[in-house]
Amino acid sequence: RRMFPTFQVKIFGMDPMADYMLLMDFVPVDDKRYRQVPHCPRHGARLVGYAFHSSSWLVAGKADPATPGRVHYHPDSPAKGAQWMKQIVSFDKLKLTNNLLDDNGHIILNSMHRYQPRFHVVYVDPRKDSEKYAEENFKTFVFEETRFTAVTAYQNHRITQLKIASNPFAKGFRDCDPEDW
Amino acid sequence: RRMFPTFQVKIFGMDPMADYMLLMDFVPVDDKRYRQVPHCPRHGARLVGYAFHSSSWLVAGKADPATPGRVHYHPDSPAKGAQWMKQIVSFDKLKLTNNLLDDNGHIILNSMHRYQPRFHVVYVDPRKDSEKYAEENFKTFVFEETRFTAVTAYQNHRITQLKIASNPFAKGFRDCDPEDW
DNA sequence: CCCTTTTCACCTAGGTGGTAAGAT
DNA sequence: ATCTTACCACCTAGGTGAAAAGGG
Repeated sequence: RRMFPTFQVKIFGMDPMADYMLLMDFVPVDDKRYRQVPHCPRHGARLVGYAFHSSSWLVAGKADPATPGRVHYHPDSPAKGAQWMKQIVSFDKLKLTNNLLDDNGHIILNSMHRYQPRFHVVYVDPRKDSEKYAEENFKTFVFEETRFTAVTAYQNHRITQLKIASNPFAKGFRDCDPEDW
Repeated sequence: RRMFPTFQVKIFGMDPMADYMLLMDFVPVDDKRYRQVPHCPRHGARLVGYAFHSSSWLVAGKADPATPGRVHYHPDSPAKGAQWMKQIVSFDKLKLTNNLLDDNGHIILNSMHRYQPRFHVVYVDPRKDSEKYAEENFKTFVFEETRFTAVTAYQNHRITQLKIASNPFAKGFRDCDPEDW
């Protein structure tokens, strides 16, 4: 599925005439596996069907084996600096999956693990021996506030409500105008 | 609205590593305005509502003033020759309008006039004085079988049926499987 | 019990010709 | 009478969380 909200950046300082590739990848934040806070029927209220729990996570142990470290190129790549800078760049085609055998080129993540999205800008070096300069021709940006825990089902009702309120495709689940929210 | 069927080309012979722009424009086939064959209620059957007529056109006089000669760049432009050649190039984002004040960048045509679509390949010359070589850096292709008469409403029931049978978005108007057609 | 998978109703977004009304 | 415009039901295509079913 698509990552929501979408990762978006506003870019400054490129050479307007040069070509750049823009891409994203995801790295584990730590070496842990998480689990939800236990549902304790003896002390809690009786819950039917799927039960939402607290907003915190417990460490469940060591991380599962790392997934293939795939990369997502922004589909407009390559493009001139002027093109990238003239409006906000949106990674809305990026999709996440937990399927290790995925052959759609989606980003593969382990559920119940924490990830840090990273954004990379690669300068397309016109020189013939450009491979030699690979190390100096890219720059990586990390925004820590974009960290998240990958899940197959939401663990926190407030996250669900936030998604329903802000994602236009979830309008069918709203019970009031998101402007009033 | 979109042009249907879509103009599609398979390209050979480009320099795989060079950049090209692909674009289309539309030129008048002649200097005439057309009109449908008259509906003659005295000799024909009585027709209720909209009446379809013969499959031929009558010349109604001299062409209306030419519309702004807009151009449609394939949205993947510019791209490498290798990219353009590896699959059929489809101009499915191209849209036609009769609105002279259109500000969506659509191709403006006069209704009831005949047009010839043209396909242009422009080599992006990396030399600094590339403007000097503009004349030798493009090639135009004309397929006469793609000529058509622009209309605001279909004049020929067989054209309508062909569109309904072949355009997936018109599936709601089909009364049998297009495979059986 | 905890998590994952599958299916679904319900949306967004936009491409069809039909149809009735409008314009000349 | 002929052509154009505006709106519509009905599609394609695909993004939502809910809910039920499945797995360990």
